[in-house]
Amino acid sequence: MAPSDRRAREKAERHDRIVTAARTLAETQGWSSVTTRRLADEIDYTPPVLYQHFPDGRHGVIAAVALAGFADFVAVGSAAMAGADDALVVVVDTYMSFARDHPATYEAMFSLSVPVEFAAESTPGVLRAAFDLIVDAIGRDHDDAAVRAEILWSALHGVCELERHHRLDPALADARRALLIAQAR
Amino acid sequence: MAPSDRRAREKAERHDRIVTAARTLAETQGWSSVTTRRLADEIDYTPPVLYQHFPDGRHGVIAAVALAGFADFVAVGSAAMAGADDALVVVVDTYMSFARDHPATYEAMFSLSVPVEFAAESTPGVLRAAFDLIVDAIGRDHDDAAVRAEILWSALHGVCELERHHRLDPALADARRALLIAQAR
DNA sequence: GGCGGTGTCTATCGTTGATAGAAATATTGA
DNA sequence: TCAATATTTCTATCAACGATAGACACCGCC
Repeated sequence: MAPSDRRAREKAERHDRIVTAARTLAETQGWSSVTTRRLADEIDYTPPVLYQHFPDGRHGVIAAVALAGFADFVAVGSAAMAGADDALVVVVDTYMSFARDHPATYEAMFSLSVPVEFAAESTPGVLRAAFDLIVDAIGRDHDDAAVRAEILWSALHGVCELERHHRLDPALADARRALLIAQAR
Repeated sequence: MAPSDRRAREKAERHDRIVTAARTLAETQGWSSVTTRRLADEIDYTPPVLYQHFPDGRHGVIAAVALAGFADFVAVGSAAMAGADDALVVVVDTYMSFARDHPATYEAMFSLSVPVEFAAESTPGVLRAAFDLIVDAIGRDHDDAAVRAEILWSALHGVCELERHHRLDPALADARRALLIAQAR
């Protein structure tokens, strides 16, 4: 079964190359520059090959980038929270840094990809893990931890989105961070 | 100058028809269905006419819908706040109702249209007025009213966006509203 | 070495946003 | 009232998009 193993590996590698190319392209030139032809060029294949890996085409690629983004956030976030004395501060800073440093990936995670539902049976594990990170930061001892986590998440998301669209005063960034943390306690 | 007056009026009317058509179409079938050809059909003209009214083409139309949306929000919000005994509750409910009832317009206001900056010299009056509504709800007596308003706005926007993408638990909607209001005080 | 199956490419479809240049309409002067 | 002019509108088209059918080429197997 050696040949088919190699084929499976090659397919997985190409899958990753597509996702990586999409992510890099999106971060450098925006999602509007991520076209099926451009992606195919990037991996040295022709467009139809994309649809072998992502039957949903361009949307499928965006969704894959979104999932990869959630995985990255969980990895970075849980690493930062391990051994930190103030989990809330860490999660706030990690979240905002992630959104600022990878705006296109963040966009895929929240604005572009619509397929999955949260807080539902079908919610993928990575998404649950991401939300759990925020619940942990709030503290599971609160009986209303879920609601408080949702509100913190919403506030974080709102600040990131409004900042990204230049809707907030840059001079107040530090004050926003402080108030955000204070209100979550 | 009678003929040119009539022409100016007709032009303004057609401008409004385009914006209205875009808005209606977006609310009923989503922004992806709002194409230049479809808009032209809707107003019984051919595509080039659109570019006479909106040199930026489709983006210009979306921006116009966004501006109209802000104007509507200010109108609805200030009417609701006049004579209300709890301005904060009113602004929270008005905001969330607006986002829920006109999701496509809301999308244009915050996700699609990127041209304008807030909290800057060039910020259009309607956008300032919308933000002022939130500052009023916080209360101008606070010395940190601006920051608190920005955070409230962010939380509202975050909740609306995450709800729209089914990222929050529907069962917790009332609890979210209560906590949002409590934290803003 | 030839055969069957998998993988890849060429060529193309319909649609999109956008525009140049032709045609038609309206306005203004005599 | 009618011709000259200015303005408006349409026809025709461009390049690029997402997507796919069918032809071609390659690979592993007997």
